[in-house]
Amino acid sequence: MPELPEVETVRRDLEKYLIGASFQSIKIINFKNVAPRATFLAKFLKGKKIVALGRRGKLLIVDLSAPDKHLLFHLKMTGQLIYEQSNKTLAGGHSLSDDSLTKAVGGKLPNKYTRAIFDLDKNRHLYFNDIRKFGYIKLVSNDELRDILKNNYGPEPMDKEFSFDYLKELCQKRSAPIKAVILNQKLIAGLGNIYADEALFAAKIRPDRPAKSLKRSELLDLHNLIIIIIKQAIKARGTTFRNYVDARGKKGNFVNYLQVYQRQGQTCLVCGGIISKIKVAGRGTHYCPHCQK
DNA sequence: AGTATCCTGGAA
DNA sequence: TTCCAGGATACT
Repeated sequence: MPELPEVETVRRDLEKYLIGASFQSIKIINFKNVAPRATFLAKFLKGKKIVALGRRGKLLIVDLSAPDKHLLFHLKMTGQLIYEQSNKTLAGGHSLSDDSLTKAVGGKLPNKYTRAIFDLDKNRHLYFNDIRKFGYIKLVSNDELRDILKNNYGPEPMDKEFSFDYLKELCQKRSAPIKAVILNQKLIAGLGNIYADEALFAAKIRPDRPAKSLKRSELLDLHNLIIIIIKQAIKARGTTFRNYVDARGKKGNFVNYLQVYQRQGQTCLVCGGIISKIKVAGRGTHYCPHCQK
């Protein structure tokens, strides 16, 4: 599931290929989570350029050459944003092929899960794929974007504002499970189910502990490890457990470093005990009963 | 604070 | 055939 490290990987990839690209035409296919409606969006985007790619939590923000307009992408559970340049015969007769790069997504694009196609200049194409159609595409003004960010996104792990004191204050008065607290995007932006479980394992804290029950030393560890794990995951280009791929259709490598996520029934890599799976905050939750107290 | 909802595919 | 995956929101 695309969380902060996955969206950041896509953002960095797209930044390499799409800065300065201008929209030619767009197609929306059997997909409702688009605002404004597809025909208006297509007309608006035509000729506009991509000037910057930003991110807040799991939200990808495309700044456009139109003043006061941003195109937002949220991948939710199964969204993918894949860049491709069409095969093109060069002056010398050589053929430019992207086949090796499209193989990771299982063949040619668009595919049956392609919900939007953005055709850009220089034979560049951006495909928005989403099996479950939970993701969304939204064109917003400066004011709308400011409100969205202000109302829904707390500081993210690498921000200065995500200090130890901030985390301590969040937890002090909450009886909700610590996992629910660190998953709440309004409190900390960017963690999802994978990195929440991994951070709590690394900090040796049971996910169902009431947040207010955490000791200072545990909060210190959790604060440090959230930051460290998110950084490591970005370095590894994210985690591909099911559907996530980067902007070139390739898988993330952090799956090789997972300690507990989806490892229920397997042996703990630290103590050799058996990893458990329970439900916390409505999510499948993986932890080691021996290591995590 | 917990639960239903949006969807679909894959596993049990 | 039913359950599960879990991001975010709308409910209760």
